[in-house]
Amino acid sequence: MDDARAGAVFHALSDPTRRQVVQALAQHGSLSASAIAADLPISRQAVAKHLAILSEAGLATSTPAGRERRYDLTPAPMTDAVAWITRTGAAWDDRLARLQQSLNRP
Amino acid sequence: MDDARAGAVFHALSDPTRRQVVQALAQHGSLSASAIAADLPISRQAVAKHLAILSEAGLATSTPAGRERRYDLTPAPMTDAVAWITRTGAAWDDRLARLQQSLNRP
DNA sequence: TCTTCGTGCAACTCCATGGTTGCGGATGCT
DNA sequence: AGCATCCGCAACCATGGAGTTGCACGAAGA
Repeated sequence: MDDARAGAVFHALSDPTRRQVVQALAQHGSLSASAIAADLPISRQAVAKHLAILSEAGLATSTPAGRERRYDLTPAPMTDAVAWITRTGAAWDDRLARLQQSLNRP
Repeated sequence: MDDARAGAVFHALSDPTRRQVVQALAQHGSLSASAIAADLPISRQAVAKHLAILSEAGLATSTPAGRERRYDLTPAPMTDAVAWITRTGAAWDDRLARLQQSLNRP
């Protein structure tokens, strides 16, 4: 039942702002919430909420560095989302195969 | 910028009920909204709304069949979501490669 | 030490959305 | 024809979530 983890990833990536945060982390890495917010038209607290959601989905980890807190991307859980998609696609292909099989048998 | 299409897929798959609808379509295929709602604890109109969102993301197509309307899964746009994930992962790996390169150069 | 900067927490607003019920209109069955 | 379904549309409600502001606390530098 890793539908929950895949769902968390889907939910985390469903917001466009959150996707921008993920991409910022993917390109630069080890950014603070304020640093990310500097490149976005929203406040630091909004970014912090997004980072909390990303952390809850396992897509980001935070480490305190002095008086600021750095966030890093951990894209491993994205595998669960891809697995969900491929699994569903496989089920669909199976259904298609069964349909084709029943068509070949008049 | 197919971030929009990937975003639509992420949004479509972010809801657990919608994922159940997708899985029902993946397994049986060509189901009506009422048939899907029969296996879920929600009303037919709620399922219809979910199907509308799935259609908007390109994940489902509907064809009128007599007095009912059949829905089929079209998992092609899921490729965009997977592409977004792999692209982001690739950027993250690049960042890691750069970090490692800068570490090897004291 | 005092100031400054960055963070975390809490309260608040506002809109999107998942869900409902209640219709009227097509379509198929007897 | 008449009835039973199945659908689509609209109105409505409640909750969640994205975003803001305000404030208090801890760490760095003057």
